Formats: sequence, structure tokens, C-alpha cells
Amino acid sequence: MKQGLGTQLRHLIDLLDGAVDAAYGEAGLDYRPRYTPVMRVLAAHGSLTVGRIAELAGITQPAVTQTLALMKADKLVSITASDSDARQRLVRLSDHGVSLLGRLQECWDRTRQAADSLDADLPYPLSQCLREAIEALHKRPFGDRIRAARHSRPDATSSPNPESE
Amino acid sequence: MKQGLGTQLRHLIDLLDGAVDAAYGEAGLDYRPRYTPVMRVLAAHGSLTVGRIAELAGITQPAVTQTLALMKADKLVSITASDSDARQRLVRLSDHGVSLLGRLQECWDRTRQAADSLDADLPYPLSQCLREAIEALHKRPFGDRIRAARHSRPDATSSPNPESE
DNA sequence: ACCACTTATATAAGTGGTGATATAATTTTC
DNA sequence: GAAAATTATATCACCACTTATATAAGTGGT
Repeated sequence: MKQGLGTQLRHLIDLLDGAVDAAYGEAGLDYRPRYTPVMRVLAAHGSLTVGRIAELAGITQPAVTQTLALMKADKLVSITASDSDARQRLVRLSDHGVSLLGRLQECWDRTRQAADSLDADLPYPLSQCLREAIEALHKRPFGDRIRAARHSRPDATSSPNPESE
Repeated sequence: MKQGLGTQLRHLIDLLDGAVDAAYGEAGLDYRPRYTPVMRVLAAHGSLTVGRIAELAGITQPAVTQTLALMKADKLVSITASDSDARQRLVRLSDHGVSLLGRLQECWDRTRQAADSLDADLPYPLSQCLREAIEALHKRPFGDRIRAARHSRPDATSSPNPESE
């Protein structure tokens, strides 16, 4: 069953994220996978602005704002206005948030071990492959590669890779 | 910048899908990446029911229904009621849909070449890695791997792979 | 003191799916 | 031949983001 790279990637996400989400449920935690990048940077640095969280977590600012709204509803963070700059909001873990860190760390450890076990089953580690692919696309974006292919004739003998989007 | 596997996968999707989407735009086509699996099976088999498309394209039936609604709005398909079974809808490419196949094929060829070029820049081909990862997760789901890790102690010396969700 | 600009955050709409559930039509069972 | 089970499709709510845009609050120039 041939599919696009994108379809495969999404499939893989569902397989992983679904399992991780279920693991939090089994551990009895009111917690979503999307909290983790934010949780991590808040645990490492004490108090941060929205924008700084976005930078450190490697996601966009709107994603952080939205995630924080959910985390606040789950009582994981407390948010206060900065008094030096009223545009900024200062975010820190709530007591409840801190109290969850131990059990979360255990979940993350197990997830990491699961990822290791997956990598061990593969000829080449997935996590490394993804890192390298992202880096390669950073050096030369996919759009450039598509455009470069514009004038070449399809060569029926040379495609080990029939997926497209 | 350490991130979860899921975050990396999503990042990669954006990098790829965005470029592909833009390529259709540059080619002047009213066309979305999500159409491709459906387009392909309709081009190969003449006329299909919704469920059969889902099977052949490897996506769920609701995804097909939703995609067909968009494709119909873009005049790519024509949909008629089956007279043997009034529950079924028979989908086929419209004249306009057929007329686009040539240019689409060219886009797909270029995308394939771009994917080949990406793979060539990597120590191990991405597409192959994804295929193998999905297969490995099929054999042993990620949830099983997480549960199996439950009782082992984190071993600080052995983690080449610090990502989690 | 005011206008233009930049910065910080929020909101809206969209992307491409998924699973759960609803509705309608058909087939099976008694 | 009517009730029950099955099948085909549609609809809804969700997921974890993204981009584009809006609003609010600062800063700099005149």
C-alpha cells in the first residue's frame, strides 16, 4: 500500500502519540502529550514569559498560548502579569504542577525506553533519521528540491521511492 | 534543542506538506495534498464506492468522505447514487479531474525526485526508515513497549535518545 | 503630547487526519 | 413479513499544531 511521506508521518504520529496519551491515562494523570515541551522548560527554568517558552520549547507562540490555557484549566501552571511590562505574562508551575513532576518523569523515562526499544528494532534509528532529515531540509528546503526537479524527465529505472504527496 | 518524537514528526510534516502544497499552487492547480491518495485510486480504477476508496487509499472512511466533499467543490469528481444499492455512492473523476491528471503526474514525479534527493542527502533513506518504523510498531505497538519499561530503572549511562512526549 | 513603529500575547481559521456515533438502506433470522 | 443485525455513508468532536491577523502595551522621534 503506497502512500505519501506525509501520510506515513501522520500515521506514525498517531501510533506514537496515541500510546503515550494512553500511558498518561493508565498512570492516572490529567495530562496531555502536548504539555510536555512546556512542562519541561518550566521545570528547568523557574518562571518564563510566553514567548520565551515558545523559543525554548521549539514551537510557535500561539501553540504555547493555547497549551497554557489548557494547562491552566488542569491547574498545572500559575500565570501572573509582569509588573515591568504589562504585555508580558509570567508563567510558572503551580504547586500541583510541581507535585506531578516525579510521576511525569517516570512516564518520560518509560517513553524514552520505548523509543530506544523501537530504534533497536530498526536497521537505522528513527530519532536520528528524523533529526537528519530536518537538518537536511533546513539546508535545502523541500520546495527548492521540487523546483530543481522541474525540467528533468522522469527516469523509470531509478526510483526506489515511489511515494509522493 | 531537544524535543519529542511527535514534535519532530510534526515539524517534518510541515516542512514537506507545505512545500508540496506550494508546488501545486505554483503549477496553478486548485488542489490539496490530501487529494492525492483518492485521486490515485480513482485514476487507476474507474468508479468506486466511498468505502472501497478508503480501503485502497489506506485511510479511514470519514477521511474519504470529507476529502470527497472538498474535491467535489473543486469539481474534480462526480458522485452518483448506485442503483443496485441506495446506500452506496459511486465516485469517479470528472472530465476536469481527468484533464488535470497529466499536470498532477508531473507534480508527483517532481515530488518523488525531491524525496529521492532528500534521501540521497541522508545516511539512511527517510522513506525506508518510516516504513520500517511503522512495520515495527505494527509487530509490537508502542503502548506495549511503554508498559514493558514500567519496572526497569532509568539507566543514566545508556540513553542516546533523550526524546520523549 | 502625538504618531509611527515594534513587541508580546491572543484569537481565528485552517490542515489532515482520527474515533465514536448517527442515519439510512439492506440483509438475515425467525 | 416484521424485528434484528449488518453495511454504507455522514456527521461531530477532537488532536496538536500551523499561518495570518488583531489587540494591547511599550519605545522612539519630533
